[in-house]
Amino acid sequence: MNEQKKSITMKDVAAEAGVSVGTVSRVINNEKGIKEVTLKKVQQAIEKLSYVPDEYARGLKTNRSNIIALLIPTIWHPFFSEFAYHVEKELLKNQYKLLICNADKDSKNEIEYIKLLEKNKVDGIIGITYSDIDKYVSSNLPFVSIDRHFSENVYYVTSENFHGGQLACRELVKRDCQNLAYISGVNKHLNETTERGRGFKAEAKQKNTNLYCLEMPEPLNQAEEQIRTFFEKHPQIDGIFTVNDFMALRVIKVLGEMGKTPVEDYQIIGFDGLRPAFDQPYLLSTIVQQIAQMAQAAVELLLKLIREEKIDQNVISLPVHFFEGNTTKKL
Amino acid sequence: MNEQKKSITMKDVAAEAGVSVGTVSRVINNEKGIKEVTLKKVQQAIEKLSYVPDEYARGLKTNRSNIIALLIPTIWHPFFSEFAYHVEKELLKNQYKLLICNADKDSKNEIEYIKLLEKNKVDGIIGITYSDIDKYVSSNLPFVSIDRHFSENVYYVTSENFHGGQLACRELVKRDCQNLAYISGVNKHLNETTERGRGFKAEAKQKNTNLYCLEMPEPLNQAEEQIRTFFEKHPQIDGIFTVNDFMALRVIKVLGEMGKTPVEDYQIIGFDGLRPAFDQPYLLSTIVQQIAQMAQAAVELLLKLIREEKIDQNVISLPVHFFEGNTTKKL
DNA sequence: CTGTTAGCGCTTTCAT
DNA sequence: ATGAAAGCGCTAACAG
Repeated sequence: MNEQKKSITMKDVAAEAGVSVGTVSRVINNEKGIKEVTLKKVQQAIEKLSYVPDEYARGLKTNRSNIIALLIPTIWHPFFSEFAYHVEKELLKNQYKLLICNADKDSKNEIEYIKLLEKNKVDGIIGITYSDIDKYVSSNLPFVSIDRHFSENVYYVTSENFHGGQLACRELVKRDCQNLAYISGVNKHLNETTERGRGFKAEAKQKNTNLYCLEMPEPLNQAEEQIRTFFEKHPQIDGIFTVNDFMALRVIKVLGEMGKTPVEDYQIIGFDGLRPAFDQPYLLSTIVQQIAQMAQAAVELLLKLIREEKIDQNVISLPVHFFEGNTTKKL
Repeated sequence: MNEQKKSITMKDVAAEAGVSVGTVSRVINNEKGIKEVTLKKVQQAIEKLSYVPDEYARGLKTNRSNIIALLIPTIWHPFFSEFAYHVEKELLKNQYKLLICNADKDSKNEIEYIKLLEKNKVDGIIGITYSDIDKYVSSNLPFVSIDRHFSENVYYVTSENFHGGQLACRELVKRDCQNLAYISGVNKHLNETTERGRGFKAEAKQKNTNLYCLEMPEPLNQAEEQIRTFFEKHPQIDGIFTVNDFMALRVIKVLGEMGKTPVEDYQIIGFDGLRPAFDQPYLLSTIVQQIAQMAQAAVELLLKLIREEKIDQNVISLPVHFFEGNTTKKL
């Protein structure tokens, strides 16, 4: 039943090629300074025996696994799955593999995971986390954070959130909106998304428009109810910016129930640039984050940390842009 | 700069506790038959030194990594990300971790990945793949397939796709549709999704309704164009079933451009039960696959394979149900 | 340029 | 119930 195929080791290859294990090891590791003819012999032996090096033995010596972990609230969300997609692509190019860790909103989970990861020796962590795990990331594992600023000397990648907020405001005003609204959930832990609102408000002030804000503490409860009440109180609102795309969809739904249609009755801009899958369009008019580039930057940063290379900037902030979808007037 | 914190080994713990490494090992592995007092001593030493066992050394001996790989076309798709989400949850309960492998439509990629995984000794693979990799999965790595039937003795998990097709037909007929359409893309490699169409057609025949089919070879090109032409040719169609939810969205879009509105002018049912994120609603009326249960079944099956436990059925087919969304009449 | 060899940290006999 | 010791397969330092 069980093939029990006694696995081929370096010793077997060495014997087959008539060289020593040291030489085989050198070939495996692409070291240079190996005579052409021995190289050939070894490669042939490897081929013939279809030898594959044992990663555990290797890891035991080198203390590297070539695995990095992505610590996210949940992979079941288009932002994170798109991000993960690109991270995996980028890692693969560098011979690294990707471990997915759903922290699931529960910061206890995150901490558990970080411990687990230390124990299991992943080579580094990319973490998108909205809770308080500062003390733990100060571990000696290379760590790159997304969208969240931890203690001073942590490396992180984010978008130009403040500018995104400004942009949203400008686009609405450009489309003749005079009574603006900003709608968001508010996490008790400060994070980069707050900047979106700050940018929007700042720009609204400068543009001298009316501004109404609905900022609901998270976890949200009866958000629909709150949104409805808000719009009943301020029926004059004609331009809306939300902290993210899903919030925008919620608002559109509530307003739909109130008999209002986007563009016709109001305009709305989301944030994130979510697409349900790689071949799907954006959900609505939105401020697009360059998720692929964020992933790329995060991986690059992390690999530099792992390789202990010099890093010139520990914060990378990527530009965003406006996408004109079907919830704002065409210009 | 570098903390160089020389890592704690079993030896250190043994010394601290005044026992031998063998004993420490036994404690780590929860072996029984250890004197209460020594157990305490060791546990305290572990605690005090915050010792964590080295997984490489362990793997070297035991040949297990407690990592399993999920081989999917892309994580950036709500079906796969939901599936992955549940797989991860299930694995975590069993102390396993999840490696994500995007094969990206390219079956060469898949094969590369499988080789990589053998080399890196994951303990098993769960694979959702729509290409021809039969020969490779016959490797001696425990493998569970989703939605695709490989060689005879492969283990796989799927939904009752045929029945789902029947169900869709019944629901449309129940809602007074007389002129049905089935719309799908067709992959050159047969897979379980074909059953959806077969079920639908079979039921349509039995119900004696008119049936029009649009089956477009994949990869799709100018699908919108084809769909439009199809409906121009058959304007009488009033009930549509598509092979999946995204195809339904496409159809709705095209029909929208032709001035037709769901429910009002036609009814449409998708397949999959996609939700963009865990707290989002279904996209439309659809035949819902129980993704969580599929993930659970797949993990259970795989763990049994890994543990070489007896398996009574190598095919698990899970029930589906109809969700009444806003693209069919309310009953 | 290549061979030899000492461990890496753990599990697992075999003794006791 | 515990200790002693032999490797698991590899890398890297040293020798030649």
